Amino acid sequence: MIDTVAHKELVKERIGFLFDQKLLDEILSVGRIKQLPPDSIIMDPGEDIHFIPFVLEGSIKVSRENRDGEELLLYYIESGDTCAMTLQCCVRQSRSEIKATTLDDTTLLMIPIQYMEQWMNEHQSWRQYILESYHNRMIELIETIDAIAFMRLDERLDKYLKDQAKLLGTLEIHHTHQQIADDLHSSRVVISRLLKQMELKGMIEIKRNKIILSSI
DNA sequence: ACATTAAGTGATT
DNA sequence: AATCACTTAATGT
Repeated sequence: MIDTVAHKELVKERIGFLFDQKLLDEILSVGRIKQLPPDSIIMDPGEDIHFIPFVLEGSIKVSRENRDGEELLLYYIESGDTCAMTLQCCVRQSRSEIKATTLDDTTLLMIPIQYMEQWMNEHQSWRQYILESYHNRMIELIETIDAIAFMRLDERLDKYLKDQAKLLGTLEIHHTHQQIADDLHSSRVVISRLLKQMELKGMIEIKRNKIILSSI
């Protein structure tokens, strides 16, 4: 149950326009608000899923992980959106296939999964929203596949930095070279060298734990 | 001052 | 483009 006025307002502001009043009331009565600091793990592969998270504020990074703990960034989820992977998992009563981490300070709306199916049948606005969300995720996934298959690593790195900057609304990226390498599934040495080249071209400025873009 | 962690570099595959 | 082995630089205790 969402009881504070501020939280109710936040939900209405971010996702309220998507649904009819009746559904919105239900969301407000069964949902929970969860606030998380940056780099919190929301979901890990193999975990049981009990809630569907909707991003109200902040953003989430969704990545695939192999059994050695190596990662590959799949896509980001921004305000007003949800994770199709999670939806699919809960319908099939399966476990998480992916890892989800917060990118910055994030506020989530958590909906217990038992309402999913019911709302799919009862509310066309819900059905539409879920399908739309699937679609968006699919497009982003294809974009990521394209990048992996067709772009050189230096182009991918450039895109990565710009995406990150857009998402967080700042030109300063607070990541180590190692973290970037993990996201792109490359190695730290390679990333360091590519960044060095970008710095020589005047595209970025390298500081410890920080990269400053000169433009988006 | 010392240890730890991030970043830089040359050589090799 | 990845990995190794090593150096240098920055930061915390």
